[in-house]
Amino acid sequence: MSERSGTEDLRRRNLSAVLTAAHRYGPLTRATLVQRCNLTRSTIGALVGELSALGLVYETDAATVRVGRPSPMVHANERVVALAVNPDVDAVTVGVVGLGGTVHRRIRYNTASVPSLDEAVNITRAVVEGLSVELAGSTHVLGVGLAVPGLVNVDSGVVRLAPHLGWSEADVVGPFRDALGMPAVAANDATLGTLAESIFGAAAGYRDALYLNGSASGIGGGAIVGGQPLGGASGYAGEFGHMVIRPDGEPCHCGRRGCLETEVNLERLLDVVGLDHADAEQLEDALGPGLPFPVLREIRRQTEVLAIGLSNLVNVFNPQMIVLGGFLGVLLASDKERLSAAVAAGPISGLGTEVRLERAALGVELLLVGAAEAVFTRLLTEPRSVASRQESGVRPS
Amino acid sequence: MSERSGTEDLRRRNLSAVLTAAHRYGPLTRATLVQRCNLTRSTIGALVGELSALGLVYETDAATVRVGRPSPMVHANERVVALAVNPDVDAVTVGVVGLGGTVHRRIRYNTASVPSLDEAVNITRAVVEGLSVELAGSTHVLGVGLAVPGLVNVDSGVVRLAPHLGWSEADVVGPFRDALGMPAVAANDATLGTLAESIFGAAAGYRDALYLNGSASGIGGGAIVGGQPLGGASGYAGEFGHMVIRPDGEPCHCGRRGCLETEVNLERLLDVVGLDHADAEQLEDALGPGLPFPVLREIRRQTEVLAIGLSNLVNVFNPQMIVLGGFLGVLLASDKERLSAAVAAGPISGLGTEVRLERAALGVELLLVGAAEAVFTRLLTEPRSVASRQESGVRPS
DNA sequence: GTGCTAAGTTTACGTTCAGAACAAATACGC
DNA sequence: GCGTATTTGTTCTGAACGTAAACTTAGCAC
Repeated sequence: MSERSGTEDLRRRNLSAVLTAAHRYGPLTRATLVQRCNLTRSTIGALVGELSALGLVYETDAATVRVGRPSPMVHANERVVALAVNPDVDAVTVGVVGLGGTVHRRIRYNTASVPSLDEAVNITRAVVEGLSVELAGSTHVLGVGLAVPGLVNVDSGVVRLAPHLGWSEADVVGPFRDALGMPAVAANDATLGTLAESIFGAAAGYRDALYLNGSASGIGGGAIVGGQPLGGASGYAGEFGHMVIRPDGEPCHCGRRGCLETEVNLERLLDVVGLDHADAEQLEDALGPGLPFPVLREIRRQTEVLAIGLSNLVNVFNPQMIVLGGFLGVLLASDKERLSAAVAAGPISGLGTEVRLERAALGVELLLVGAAEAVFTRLLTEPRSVASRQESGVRPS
Repeated sequence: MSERSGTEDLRRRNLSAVLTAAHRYGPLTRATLVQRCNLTRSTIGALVGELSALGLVYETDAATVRVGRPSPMVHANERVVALAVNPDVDAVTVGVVGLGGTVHRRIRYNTASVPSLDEAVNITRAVVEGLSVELAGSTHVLGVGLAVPGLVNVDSGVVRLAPHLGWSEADVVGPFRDALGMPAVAANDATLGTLAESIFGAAAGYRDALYLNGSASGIGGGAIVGGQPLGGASGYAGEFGHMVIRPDGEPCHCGRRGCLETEVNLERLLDVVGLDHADAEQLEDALGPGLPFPVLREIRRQTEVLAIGLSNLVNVFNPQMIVLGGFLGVLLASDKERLSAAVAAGPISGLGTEVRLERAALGVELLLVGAAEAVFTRLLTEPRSVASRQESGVRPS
């Protein structure tokens, strides 16, 4: 109701549509933009011109060979960048991500122990200072996005609880903003992973999708509802790992029993395979053909419990597809038929048969892309907001 | 991306904002509209003028007594109506609902047996014919909305399965459209109930809310996500009743075991109270103080299982509030402390403490309001779409 | 080289909203 | 009862924006 209006709001929308198209769907010809945005050639020309003047896009010669006047390619300017930070139990990963989703740099800083908030800030500041030359080549550094493994209030930027980091009731946005001298946004890591997969990954193009990620810390996820990420009242939505599946099951650190993540669990999987916790990456190799029975049994058990959880979520969300990442992706790969069949059969009235199960497409860049995307959001909806820091729209090589 | 643009799209948005405000928030002064819609007096004047010419709103003299020029009240024209139909196992209920949410008429036609689709259509046609005089006084009859207790594909208007009605894979929109000679839309009853409660009921004003309704047929519900109803890929979202809570529990008619609606169940409640199934309405009276232990135990058991289900949903959606209707509302009323405490404690990290539990505010009119709302949706987003059937904007009494 | 085709560019025009100036309608103070 | 302050509706002008049509450009095909 209280949305802006006026004729320049229309311009904002159209600038947003063009920039978002260039960002999400890669370099596009102007002619394609005309179709995609449902605007005339003249308007697209004006919009691209303005975005170009703002330094947000640049044009290159046409690539296609075709009859008729060539239509230049419109690129999102990858020199407009966001910083992305992912503090984790054993490392702080910092990335530089350009508009268009390109990860220019990814620096993983291993820590001897679980980093405190101060340490995470200091590490980030040090890494970013090391990148200063590189960042000087960027047209804009829009801000920093934080992917935090825990409950993050996206409005206030306060971490309510990040159990594995030991952070609680801590303002994370403030310290990073002050240390780096740029706007900061924070959100739950799995929520940002959902965002990344829905834009550049396996869920690209789907308007109703779910993402679940399994790691040593448990199971997190997120939902895309009508093309928009599900945030909830404060950004805490998507805690699929604490869906109770068996009220009389194993106790969970959350205080309840039989949560999805106590039943479907990386640790248990590594145990039966005989791997150390540090070898999570090798899990997939260890799950080749000809597995001993106890391993098969555990995979089967976890697959079946996971299917119950997914079926519940299908009943709740009626999604078009579900993306599985981390060891849940390994589970899917190791016995896709079983999981697919169980998810097809679980939800009521065969609703599950219409759901596609896909493995996550983005790898180590997932959280960096997602965190950067959270920073880009404002620019994408209000391209003119960058005007204050306007520079010449230098076109890269 | 493929949204329309152009300057008259802006007008559409603003007309929609004004009409929606009048519809949802009752009669408003023009001055209030200026604030709510963030538009100038001149623009609001033009918009109200156009809506008035379209017959969608009318103005009356100012009601408030205050310094300054009086600002006229803008009313959504309640003579612009939608028909609403709710076929159920023992009756077909037909309603006439005006813009603004007023239920002008509600006619419950009891059936001897479960009505077939043809019977439901014929009953509706007969009832509507009987209302012809009344409807002739309406400026517009926009269409008919169908609240169906089952899985409804909202895009195609096909009922995939309505177990209690025995309908399956049946196009319901077509027959109603043809029989009544007006546009028809169909959706799941609980989804429409969610819509109604979120606009005119207990969830009004909340952008992230859940609704769960319990009846003899089971538990259904819906979600409001960011102010918008959650539909899912095909409109099947919100089947909360078939969330598996105990995989080794009682078998459910859906084929699985331990679904929420097999554990939290009206029939079991009536059994311990000693009431017949037909007496569901008297359930609340029977649950006064001083209940025998077996009744208390069953109430407690169902409350605790319900709390698990609600906690799961809080983890998933992070809603601001949850609305409970039907016998779930009775459960809430009978032991609000227990349920509130359990929902506060269930979700991770005290997320539940921020969730309000409310009983549904709309009574017998719930589904009629919701079904009508589904019809109004198009008019509210595109007020000019009514132009073809334009008439004089007669103002009621 | 000529013609065809697709697309960028320019221009005239219509729609829409904001803002300012003005008019209207009411309460309040005297 | 009258003037003033206040609030809001109304009218008019100007600016922003997108569309449509005419024109121009650039490449392919023959």
